[in-house]
Amino acid sequence: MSDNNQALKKAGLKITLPRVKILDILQQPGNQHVSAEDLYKILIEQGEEIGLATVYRVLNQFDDAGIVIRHHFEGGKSVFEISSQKHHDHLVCLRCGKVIEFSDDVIEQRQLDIAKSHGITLTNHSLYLYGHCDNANCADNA
Amino acid sequence: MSDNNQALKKAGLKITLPRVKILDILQQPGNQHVSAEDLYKILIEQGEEIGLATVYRVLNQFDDAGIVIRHHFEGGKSVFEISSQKHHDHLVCLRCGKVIEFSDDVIEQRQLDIAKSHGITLTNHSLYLYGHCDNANCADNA
DNA sequence: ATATGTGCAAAATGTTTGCATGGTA
DNA sequence: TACCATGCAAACATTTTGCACATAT
Repeated sequence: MSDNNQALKKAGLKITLPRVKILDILQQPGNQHVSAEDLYKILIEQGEEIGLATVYRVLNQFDDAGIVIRHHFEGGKSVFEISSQKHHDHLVCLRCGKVIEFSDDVIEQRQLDIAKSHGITLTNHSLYLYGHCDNANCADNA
Repeated sequence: MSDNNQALKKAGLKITLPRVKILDILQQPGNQHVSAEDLYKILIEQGEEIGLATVYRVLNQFDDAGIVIRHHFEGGKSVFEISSQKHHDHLVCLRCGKVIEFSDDVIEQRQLDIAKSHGITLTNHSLYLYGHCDNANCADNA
């Protein structure tokens, strides 16, 4: 909790209840890749008095500060994820919705080379692999 | 033009003016990666009487039929592209909006290996590299 | 002739902003 | 105290839908 406050301070953001709560929720294991709406519902369920607009504002500030990463998914809405220290990409099972994080140095290097060869300086990228699990119980946690 | 009609028929779509016109525009070299709004404006400029809703409907039908591919770039709106036979990924300049298509066998192979090693059979993927041009005139065609 | 497609306007998202109030440093 | 943050409602932007009319086969 103290490190959270630290992170907020470093970003020049005051320590307020909405921000602390949101940061807290985003760090819980089950809440990787949540939308603003998801977050809002969780907060309401927890009895917090918060507005959806505040959730959006806080998420945007966190994005600017590099505290979260915004992903653009199919379906039009953005999902957010705590930006861990190590970059990673995503492998998504289209049947059960499972999300696996991975990181591959070969791909990373190749991306840099490709961008460079086209005269572009890379700032970021998004890579999603879509498929389906081989397990029989795949669809269970859909 | 005849092949276009063919493509429409194969998708079970009647040969109508809006669909033919839209397909036509999407095939012109300068119109890779256009949004629905872009398309609508082009059609209006050409003197067509068409509604924005029709553009959206036709693009969705084309997407379902595999005639176009829908991309979710940063910025919230979808852009569409004629689905060519050869797969490729995208390099996007965030300053001037230029889109470069590329394809890399090393990355493709690596993706397959990664998916397999996680017990997932890959069906498709999306890879976007974002950055900015090194050219001085980069921002000109923003 | 019949089923499908179209244009328009209204509705349905997802997200941002203006403003008065409330909380933090 | 001064400034930043919040909640609410209204505004916005993009995309979808309902309906009466028009068009393709």
